[in-house]
Amino acid sequence: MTETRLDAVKLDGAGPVYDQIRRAIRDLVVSGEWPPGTSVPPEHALMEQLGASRMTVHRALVQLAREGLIIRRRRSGTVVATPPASHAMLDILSIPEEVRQLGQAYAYEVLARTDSRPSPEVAELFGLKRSDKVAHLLVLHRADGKPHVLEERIIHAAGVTGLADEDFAVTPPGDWLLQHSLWSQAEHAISAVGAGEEQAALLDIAVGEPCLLVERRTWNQSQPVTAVRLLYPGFRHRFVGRFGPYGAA
Amino acid sequence: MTETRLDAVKLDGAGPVYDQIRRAIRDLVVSGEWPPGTSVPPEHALMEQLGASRMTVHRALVQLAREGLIIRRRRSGTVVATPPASHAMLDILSIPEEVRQLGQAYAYEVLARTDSRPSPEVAELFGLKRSDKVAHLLVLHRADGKPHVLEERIIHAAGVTGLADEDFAVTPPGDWLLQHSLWSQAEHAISAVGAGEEQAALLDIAVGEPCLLVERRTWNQSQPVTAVRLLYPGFRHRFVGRFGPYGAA
DNA sequence: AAGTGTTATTTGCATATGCAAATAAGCGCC
DNA sequence: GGCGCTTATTTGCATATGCAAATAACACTT
Repeated sequence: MTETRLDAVKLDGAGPVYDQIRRAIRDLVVSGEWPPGTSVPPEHALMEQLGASRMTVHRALVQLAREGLIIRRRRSGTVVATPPASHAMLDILSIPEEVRQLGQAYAYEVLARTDSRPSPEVAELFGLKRSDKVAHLLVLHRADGKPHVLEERIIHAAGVTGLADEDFAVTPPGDWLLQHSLWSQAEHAISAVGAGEEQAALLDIAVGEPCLLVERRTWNQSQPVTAVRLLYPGFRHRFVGRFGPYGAA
Repeated sequence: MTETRLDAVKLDGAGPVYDQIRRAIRDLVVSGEWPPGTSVPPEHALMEQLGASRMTVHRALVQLAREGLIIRRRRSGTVVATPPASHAMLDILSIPEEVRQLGQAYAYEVLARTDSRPSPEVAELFGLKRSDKVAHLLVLHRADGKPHVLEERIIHAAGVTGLADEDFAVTPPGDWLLQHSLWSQAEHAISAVGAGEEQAALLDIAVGEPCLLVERRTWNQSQPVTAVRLLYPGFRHRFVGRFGPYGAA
């Protein structure tokens, strides 16, 4: 789709040529300089511009394709791939999808939203300055009408565009962010906690009921983007994964 | 180390040659026919035996090496790799290691062991016949003296050798199994539950205290090997993982 | 025995060449 | 316009060749 400036691909002279090419292109992709959909120059052009043989360029591109960064098709050429939505077993990025895959009807409601400065705890947790603007959200997701998961989210306004104008009436924040922000790093933690009073009321469970707590923080180039705490009633929830000794299946 | 019979490598004629070679060797490795340490024939030999060019053989081997199935070194040749112990964030296979990485002293005790037939529930859970022999184990792992995790394990006697003679006095069952059994598939699930009466007593927590429950089942070529339930007191536990949009970091 | 240098084996990398397969784009024809 | 044919572009695959780098094995010296 988009054009690419050929001279953006620069080798650094370190290590094998094919790997230099691979890294150079990978960096352009992960840095966002070549966003998804960007068309990568054909092997021919790269070959000339880089002074390498086609097979060498080919090798780099084939490897990037195997890693999922680019998609190659004969005659159409090579384009930057849109990152796969989901990854490992815990990489549940879209709650609507998660619910629908269980064969249940999905719904959600935004219970509260405040746009302000971060509280000291939030700033601490997330490495923010007190002067940064953040949005605070409390969202309840429902499956077949019943409370499914309680989402508490902080969004760093500087990391995304159009946050102020979005009211999350049609798209829950998690899904909206996938489309309106970039991320390069994420971290999540899983633990078990008892439901607090307020939480129990919202989730329609007993106080102290064991819940699975998933906390995820996301950055883009070391800039905080969002942090979220997902509280799942434990008794009706499990995260399942399958794998083999040589990798996920 | 071990010799390899060259004629074990057989192509199936489906798809690109380099991929046939890759799959052929991969199958030999994952099936256990070429156990870790086995030396893979040099490119030269494979090239002759398969009637392919060296570069084609090379391509297959390089890819297998990248996937971690084999290890290649100049002059020494290529050997089958020993599978990496740990994989994704949840793939905590060795509890001793897990504890030591937290900088705490590790200890464990086998609280109970019974060798018998599976109960109906166990047979169900694990797809066993009532006539199969299984060992039942209850193990408490401690970190710095304090209860760390409660392990309840079932081992299918047919899947491992030397089970009857092992008393798990020096090595906890999880680690022992890593050395005495093969596995090709695993599945695990995470959920949150409240501690039962017995469990709470053993873990030295209150009844109903939220705990993280990790259940893992392991097979070898669709033969059950072991199933384990790990109960972690939730408040002092979190599983953490880091990753990027294009894979784990 | 211990170090020292040499050689042979094996993998790693890059290139050039040729053909095959997929398919987007263009063309001509109704 | 829509349909079918041809063509040009781009990637996919396999081969042959040559050299470089690492290093195990061996021979040699002290």
